[in-house]
Amino acid sequence: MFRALADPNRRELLDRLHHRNGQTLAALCAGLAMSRQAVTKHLGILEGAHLVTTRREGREKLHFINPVPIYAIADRWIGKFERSRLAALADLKRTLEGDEHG
Amino acid sequence: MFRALADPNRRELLDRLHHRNGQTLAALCAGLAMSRQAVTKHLGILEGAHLVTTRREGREKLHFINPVPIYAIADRWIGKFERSRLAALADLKRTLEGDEHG
DNA sequence: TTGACATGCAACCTTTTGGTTGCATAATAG
DNA sequence: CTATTATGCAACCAAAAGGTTGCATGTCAA
Repeated sequence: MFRALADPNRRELLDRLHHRNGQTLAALCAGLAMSRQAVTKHLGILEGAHLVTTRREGREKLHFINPVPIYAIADRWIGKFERSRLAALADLKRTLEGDEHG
Repeated sequence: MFRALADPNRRELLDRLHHRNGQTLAALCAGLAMSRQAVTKHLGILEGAHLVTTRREGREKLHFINPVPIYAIADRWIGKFERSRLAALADLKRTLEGDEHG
């Protein structure tokens, strides 16, 4: 999954999906300095990493972001290196932000 | 930084540094199916991504892990996609694990 | 100084990655 | 059916990543 996130173009695609979920391939291509096929490949890699899921809608293919793997990885890596320190930070942060997790 | 974490060997090196911090290059090489120079390159990339810092100690170079960028990135990406949902999850998880964050 | 140890630098090679072009297939519009 | 739109597949290409070998530099021990 780190490999999938390693490319700026793929992160851009995730950004776009985050901005508006369920976009078609053509929509995701718009404005990118890249061919449609290149975008297809990137989306394929993101899908392979379970960061994006798709649904066929007639002749269109809709793409949806899936944040779960990001959480899983972050949990593992943060947990590994920073569990307690970070928990305290996150705790503090939520407190400062109004304790909206209840 | 995602690029730096994208390689399994580099993650292995971080694992080793997490297990025992401040190791020399030679120590980090031990048992890896890789030449010393390959490890040097990987450590250089990790250092470039600020995931590892070094200190010269005579003829040895000690390597130290730096978890801050991992936290920064995780914060940005998790915050971006899952801030509130994740806070709830993490909270639940800590609760289930015995609420050891206090 | 000499020898051994620890690391640094540079050239070179192979595989993977990211990208392109061209053609094929599938579905909607007329 | 035909034309158009939306996507899929495959071959091909250039650049980058990962790795190796060989040699250079710097440090400690005797």
